[in-house]
Amino acid sequence: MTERQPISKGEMEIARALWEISPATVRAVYESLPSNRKMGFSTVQTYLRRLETKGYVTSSLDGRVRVYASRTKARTVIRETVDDLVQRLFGGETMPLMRHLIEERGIDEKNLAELRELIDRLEQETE
Amino acid sequence: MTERQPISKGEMEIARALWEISPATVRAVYESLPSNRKMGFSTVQTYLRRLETKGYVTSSLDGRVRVYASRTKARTVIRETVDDLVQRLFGGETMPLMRHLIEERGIDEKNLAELRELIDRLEQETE
DNA sequence: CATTTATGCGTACAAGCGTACGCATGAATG
DNA sequence: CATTCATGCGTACGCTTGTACGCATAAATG
Repeated sequence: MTERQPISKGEMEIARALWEISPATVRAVYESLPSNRKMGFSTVQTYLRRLETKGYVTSSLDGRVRVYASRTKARTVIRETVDDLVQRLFGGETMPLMRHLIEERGIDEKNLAELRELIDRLEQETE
Repeated sequence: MTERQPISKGEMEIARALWEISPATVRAVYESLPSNRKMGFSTVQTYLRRLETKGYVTSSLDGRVRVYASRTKARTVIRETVDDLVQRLFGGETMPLMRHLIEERGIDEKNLAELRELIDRLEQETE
């Protein structure tokens, strides 16, 4: 059992940014943030530091610049996070969330097609 | 725009419990919690108090017992929470979460059927 | 070389969170 | 009636979170 401390919401954004470009320096992560969600450079620094303390990322000094790299797979963090959410908000049931996503968030035609495919594939496996 | 303070994870569990049985006393909420997730009576009390401060629930004294009732609709809280999660963990895209749910969390046949139906209905409306 | 710029690292700090205790008081029980 | 039980309400407390500043130092620039 890998006992990691839970990741916080803010840390999550940084973890996600890092997954996309890992390995990366603080600045690279900072600059990869969507322009509408700019937090300070030092804030990003702190988050990365904390992510390392919690075991989600590793880092090493390359010369005098610290380079961070993901250590926990995105899939794992996503699973833990979503499981927790589903537990707390839906009592552990997946379908209500599914319904919510389909009914309340826009899904365009292309994605509808993909969804259909996913379901088909799942049905194959189930049987 | 109703500017509510964000709900915390713990508060969410209690809010959810209350939606199921609102209006209800602290004890009723406390006892409605799943047996595997028992937090102290006074903890529930504190959460309800905070939920009221934040505007998610109301309460009134019935004799000397306080009765709490939901004030914000489940749908609203769910939307806000899920939107936030999707933003932080998937950069705002719904499909990755959808994929995750379908692939990583078990969906049984009955729900598969429902899912199919939901998609069909959505397709109707889209066109 | 002197100055500006970028970075690491230590530290800060208020607000929020999770969890709960203690006291006063009113209700129930023997 | 005396004792036990339940509840409201105030308060607490260490931990986490979000956000960041300041200093020292190394790199780049004029």
